[in-house]
Amino acid sequence: MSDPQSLLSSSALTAFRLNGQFLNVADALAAPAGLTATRWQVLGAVLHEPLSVSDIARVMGITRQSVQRTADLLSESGLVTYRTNPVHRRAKLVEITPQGLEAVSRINPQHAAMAARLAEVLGTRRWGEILTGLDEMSAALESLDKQSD
Amino acid sequence: MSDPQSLLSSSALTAFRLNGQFLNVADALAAPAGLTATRWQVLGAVLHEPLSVSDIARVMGITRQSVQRTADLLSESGLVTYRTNPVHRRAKLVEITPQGLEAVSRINPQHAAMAARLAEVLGTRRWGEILTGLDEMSAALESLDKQSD
DNA sequence: GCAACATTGACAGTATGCTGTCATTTTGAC
DNA sequence: GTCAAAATGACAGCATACTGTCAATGTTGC
Repeated sequence: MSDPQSLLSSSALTAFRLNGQFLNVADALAAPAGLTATRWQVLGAVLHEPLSVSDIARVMGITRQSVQRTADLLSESGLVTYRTNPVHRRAKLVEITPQGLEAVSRINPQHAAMAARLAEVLGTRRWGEILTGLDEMSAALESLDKQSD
Repeated sequence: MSDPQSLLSSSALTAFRLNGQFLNVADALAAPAGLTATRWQVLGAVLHEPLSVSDIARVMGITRQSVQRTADLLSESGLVTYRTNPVHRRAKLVEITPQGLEAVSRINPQHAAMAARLAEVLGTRRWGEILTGLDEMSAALESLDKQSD
């Protein structure tokens, strides 16, 4: 069962499953702060510096249309504001507000606690190795994508 | 950057990204056969034996409602049929049809080719190690989930 | 400078996941 | 056997991703 075709199928199925599991974890952590996993992720992207919607999309690896929707919702809730961009009139900057910062900081303790529990199961060292593997696989997929341009 | 909290954030973000990448690959492979990634996956689940919608959901790790919708669409296209279940009057069995089998077999060559390309980049041995890591991480998340019941 | 090209935001439509609820059917405890 | 609990299917509603298209704005080659 270690022929490439089986490896590809198993890798994809496990990646799909991991996605669901991490989404559940993130939603569970973000919910008490009135956030969803996606909104938390977008807030995290602009935590240290304002970015345009398209910038955020590139960082997250999803389409700018999806980010736009989330950013609009965050803006309605007052967790981010749109700021005029000095170098690009059309591409406004998404900036986190004090309320946005407060929401993120409310999540942090639970986030740390969950991380500690997972570290206990996997071991920090092993966890780091696994993460390296995830990155390798993502880079490999990326390289195949570029190749087909 | 190898404290548990950073590891959790990075792992989640990479898992989200991997999910998107594998989805793209699967969609690209399935599209020429007139399928989407999800429909291909459901067909794969009933390739060797008919299963009920709830069975398929458990195998895929998603809700039965999502599978139901996909199965209904596959049924409309004639790629699966619902068969009466001798041991459960309500839970009909999803059975792949000859057209369904044909669609899956149209994908196989491209699937094998993509797997070979990825194996070239990662190496079969390393790929196997990474997959083991993915499974470990998924099992760890699963164990935390059970723990909180 | 200007024309072609790329990027961005806005809008519309679709796919797939989720939750919640209800009626039906099956299972299991007694 | 009976009745409560669990599983299942059906339906409705929502969140988040995708694609495609258009107009406005920036960028670049000449």
